[in-house]
Amino acid sequence: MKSQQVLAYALGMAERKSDRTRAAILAAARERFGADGYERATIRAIAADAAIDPAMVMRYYGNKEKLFAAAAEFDLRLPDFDGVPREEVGEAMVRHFLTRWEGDDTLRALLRAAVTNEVAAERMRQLFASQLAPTLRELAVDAPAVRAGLVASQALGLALCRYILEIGPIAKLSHDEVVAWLGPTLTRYLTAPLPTQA
Amino acid sequence: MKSQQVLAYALGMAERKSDRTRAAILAAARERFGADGYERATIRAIAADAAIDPAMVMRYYGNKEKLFAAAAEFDLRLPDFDGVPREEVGEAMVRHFLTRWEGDDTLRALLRAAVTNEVAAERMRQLFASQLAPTLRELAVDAPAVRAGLVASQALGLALCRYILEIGPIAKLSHDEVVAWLGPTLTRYLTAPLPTQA
DNA sequence: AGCATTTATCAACGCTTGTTGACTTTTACC
DNA sequence: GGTAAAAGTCAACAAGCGTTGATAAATGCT
Repeated sequence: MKSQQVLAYALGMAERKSDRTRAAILAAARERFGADGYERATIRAIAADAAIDPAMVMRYYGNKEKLFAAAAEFDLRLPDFDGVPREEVGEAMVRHFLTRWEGDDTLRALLRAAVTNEVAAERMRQLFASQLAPTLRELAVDAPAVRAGLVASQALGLALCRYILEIGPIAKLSHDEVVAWLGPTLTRYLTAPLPTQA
Repeated sequence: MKSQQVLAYALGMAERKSDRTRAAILAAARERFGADGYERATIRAIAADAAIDPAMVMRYYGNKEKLFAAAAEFDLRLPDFDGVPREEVGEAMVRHFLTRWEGDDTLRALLRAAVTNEVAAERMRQLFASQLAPTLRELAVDAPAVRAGLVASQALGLALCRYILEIGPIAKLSHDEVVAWLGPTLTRYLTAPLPTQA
């Protein structure tokens, strides 16, 4: 690499031509992984979508597993719920999840892959363990891991039925209807006292 | 086929040797589809599990898709909830789901496959449309399709987190704990008035 | 213009997959 | 025992996969 080029890049003054290719690959990968799952999404198809040669994918991402790892990078971007009344936390959370799911293909890709790919499953587990549970800890409730799991079960169940399986009655619900139905559920999972054990 | 043999089979007096093989294939198929999903479960692996030749699978089931169709045949066996108080319907349903999920590998196979295979997804949709919604119709509530969808979203979400992703906090819950948490949710989905539309 | 580095292309590899057809063994009846 | 049907074995196929290495084109600096 030439010295002036290096300097320019270090100062963030330019972008390489290859950056466009990398981004195109990543976008195509997310789309394919999201639509087809890990094993049916082929590198050849991803490359075709990005209008490049399959060898470029290997050049930039090493192998399929690493490509998926890059494509499945995701931040839930959970906001602070400090200003939200305790009885409405669930509603706010459902609303946030809906926009986050529909914003890009990453979560769909992650979920579809996680069902048949162990690496993706581990990623999914860590997503909730490292992003959801800590937020609940801030909300000062007990057993944050269990509550995070319960929230995940309903949130992922909704996503599964709505975006993956496309079960008619669920897929057709408006955002407001989903919030009205699932909000109280999440609120209860977040704030209700732990059930007395048998 | 010889005439006496035919007579014996027609009278249900005997079973062919091939019936054992067919059953072994089906059991192995359910296990593999449940553990690996549709595309990663290979006919060769299924045949190896059943200790037979891969060609036998084709002989008895035609092709992979038909094998899956046979392996994914499932009856939810929902009981009548007539004798159950309206506030406890959810609990009873959750308990039933738990035992049904853990009873055999079929549901796990169906769910894992449905995420990446359109035929399996359609099967899953019909499972709920033809077995869950009608039961709700008997319970005399309105909008049975939507309520069935909501129940499905929480039931499948639980199954996903507990049996597929194996998210620790959810997988470790006892039956009673799951019932205590999810029961009221399902009860509300089944009996609460529809939310007022915006 | 000349040259070195980056970017892209191409053809091929080794492997696994679903599936097939020819062949052999076992079974059950006359 | 002989024989026809059923059950099982074997080797091979065409296709698709991830991946690789040699090679060509494009780029940007001196």
